[in-house]
Amino acid sequence: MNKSKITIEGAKDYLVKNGINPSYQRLKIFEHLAKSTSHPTVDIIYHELSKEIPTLSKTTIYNTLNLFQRKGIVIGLTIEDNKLRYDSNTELHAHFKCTKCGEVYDIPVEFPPEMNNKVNEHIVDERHFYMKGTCRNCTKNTG
Amino acid sequence: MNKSKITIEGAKDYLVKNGINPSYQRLKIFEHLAKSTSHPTVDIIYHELSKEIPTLSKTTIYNTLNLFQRKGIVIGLTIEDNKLRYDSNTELHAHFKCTKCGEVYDIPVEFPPEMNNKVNEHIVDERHFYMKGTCRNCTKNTG
DNA sequence: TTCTCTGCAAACGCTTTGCACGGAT
DNA sequence: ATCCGTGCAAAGCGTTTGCAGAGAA
Repeated sequence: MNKSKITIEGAKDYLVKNGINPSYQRLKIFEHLAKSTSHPTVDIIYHELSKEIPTLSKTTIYNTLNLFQRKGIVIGLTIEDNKLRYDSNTELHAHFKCTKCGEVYDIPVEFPPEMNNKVNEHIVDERHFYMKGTCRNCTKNTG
Repeated sequence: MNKSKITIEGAKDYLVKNGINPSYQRLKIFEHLAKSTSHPTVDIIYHELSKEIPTLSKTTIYNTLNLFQRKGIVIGLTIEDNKLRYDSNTELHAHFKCTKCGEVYDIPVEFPPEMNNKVNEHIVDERHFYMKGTCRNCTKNTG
């Protein structure tokens, strides 16, 4: 699945197709994730969507994102040790987190094909690759 | 620095060389990390070292590992979202975590040299690459 | 009615902080 | 006397769980 192919209009069908009852909250949460480029945390989603849905609770966001993960339509990113970020792009790619501004960027990478399924005799199910540093915007702004 | 070059005898000198006062607890914690192959969590270190040092507290382990990280002699691994693991091998390498037995293996990898310093105009300070799946031992044992 | 979704409140687990005691210089 | 390391207890914070009320079928 490619994030750019998920339109807001198609979000509802997309949830249904993946066996998810498209409630109002679930739809909003998925839409927010699909159009976000910054791989938001639960807290960010909560503060953002609370504007539209004042009754929204974090519990619902946690429930929903765990459901989405089980259904395979989002992946959880473990970049910080203490909080989870979420990405609706489930294709294999890397992430770059700017330690100055906190933004998380997608980075296209080609993984060596010989480690696609096995590495050192271990069977590989998931691959996670992320980098930290100073992003191009922050480099510009500080000279 | 290469983990295999750190002998237990040399640990004290190694701490001093890196500007760390080699107290008994710090020495024991570093030694444990240096000879461990499983990238232990604070909890694992605590239970292991408590046998030798019954008065040891987790606070001391947290304090010590944070100090070690600041001094650059260990790195924190964010593989699970909820707990930190520690590695005294500060050379660039990948990790494989077995979701069956929980063991974490070192994996030598060559990163594409073109992403050593910059990627998509972003300045890269840290690179983290880890995989999850079933390790060779668990594959054998379950057939 | 029955089943599912939502959301408050409490619990949980890892990590950090506050602080006092003890040892070394 | 001063400084630093240690460790108990409490706080902090992200996440999960228990549960009751609301809503859909």
